[in-house]
Amino acid sequence: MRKNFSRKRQTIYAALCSTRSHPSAEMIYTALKPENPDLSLATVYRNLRDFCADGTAVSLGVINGHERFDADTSPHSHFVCRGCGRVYDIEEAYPQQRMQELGERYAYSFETCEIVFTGMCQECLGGENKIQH
Amino acid sequence: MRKNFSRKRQTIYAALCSTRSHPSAEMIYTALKPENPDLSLATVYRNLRDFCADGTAVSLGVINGHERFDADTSPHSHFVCRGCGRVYDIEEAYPQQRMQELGERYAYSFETCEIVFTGMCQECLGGENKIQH
DNA sequence: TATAAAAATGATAATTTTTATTATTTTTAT
DNA sequence: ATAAAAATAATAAAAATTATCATTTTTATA
Repeated sequence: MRKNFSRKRQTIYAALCSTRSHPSAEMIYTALKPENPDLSLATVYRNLRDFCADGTAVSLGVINGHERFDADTSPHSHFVCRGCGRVYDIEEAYPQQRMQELGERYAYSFETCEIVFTGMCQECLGGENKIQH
Repeated sequence: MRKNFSRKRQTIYAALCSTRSHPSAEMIYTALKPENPDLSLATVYRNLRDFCADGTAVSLGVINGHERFDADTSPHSHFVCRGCGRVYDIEEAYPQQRMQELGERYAYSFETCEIVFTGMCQECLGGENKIQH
């Protein structure tokens, strides 16, 4: 794991670790701002980028217009609900062996694989599809 | 397939069909502009969005800051080269049966699945890693 | 074919997300 | 304690996409 230097960086990393909501920069900023009035949005963006650059966290890419992040770097997939917009973990990753086969078939070097499912989550299937960002 | 109403829409759709580069709106605009000087970038954006809305095309999501599109709506995956940025087709989709199993396990309604691999393509592995957007 | 209504477009302004800049503050090393 | 290095806050700037609206094109119909 990364050496967390500054106080702010630790706070941001802790916030990312504390949730499974795969937050965006703004979601983290909004969550932390009340207790950290001297936090800047740019600092959140910068640290999230740094986390991804050194492998401390991963980016799920842009989902509904916002880049989403995950402190869980273990191999797993994601589900985006088109009802509420939430991003859920799916405990299944692309089979490593099959990726190796693809590498041979295409003569590319396959490094990462990100699987994103979409659909409706249990809650939204239930009834009231309250939009939530 | 969609009824292509206007001349411009047909031109944009033909351009999207003519390539396997999974172009962005700007790539299509740049390709068409010389022979269609009266084409507007906004029209390209609007039509691509319409194509995705009615299933004529699919969006691959934002890749390196640009939303990329594909006229091939059949189930397959994609490979993004981190050397040149090109997006390649991978002729393999997520097994339908496994998606059904996931649906039962999570009690979500799984509708779509997009798999994006990253790595280095054959050409970039070869030697000169000329950046290409 | 002529023509009126509807739809689509071009040009550009506006919006939105993310990044860059820079003076200041915090942290680290001594 | 203090100087150098690193990180931050505030905000300007950049970049991609969407909205607006007057004009043009297309469609439907007489």
